[in-house]
Amino acid sequence: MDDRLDSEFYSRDVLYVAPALLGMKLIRCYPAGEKEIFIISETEAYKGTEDLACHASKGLTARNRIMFERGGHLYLYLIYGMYWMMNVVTGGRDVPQAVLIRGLKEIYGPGRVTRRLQIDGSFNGEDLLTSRKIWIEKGIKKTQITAGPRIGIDYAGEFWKNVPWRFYLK
DNA sequence: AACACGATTTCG
DNA sequence: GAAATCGTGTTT
Repeated sequence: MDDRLDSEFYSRDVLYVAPALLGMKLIRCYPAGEKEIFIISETEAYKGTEDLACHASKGLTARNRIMFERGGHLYLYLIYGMYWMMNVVTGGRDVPQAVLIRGLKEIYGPGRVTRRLQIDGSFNGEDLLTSRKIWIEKGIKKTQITAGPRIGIDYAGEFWKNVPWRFYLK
């Protein structure tokens, strides 16, 4: 097999997993078999039904149902009619949390990440524990981690808009 | 059935 | 600064 991260890791709280993913290796294996390795450099945490910026704040819907699965699944959704956002679900079943992969080394922006890695809605529900197309492995030595407010969520209100749940490497 | 809008990116 | 572009959630 490979050295992919296990179920125990993804089952932890999103506020542990989001910063922990920084520096880790995202492995993408394309249909023809070629493999690419990227270093995760920017993430954001979306936590549960209280977090007004989280899609789960209004409960279970057709779109966000994967967020209610156990940690380790991918949650993909389309934004602005043209960009796919890739999220790693965390926590246990019926604990709706996810980490948005905002950036990789040399790839800045969540929409650019999915476009570059050829990831779309067909990856919604993909299981990082068993997938042959994509998974994550322990990565490089941790460098300095910075935290700040999340991007593009002005609609969530003063408190949730300012919570420092965006994490990135220098 | 109709409408409003978004966890963004790109162009002028 | 503003357009592009469409699935989803909400309202009618």
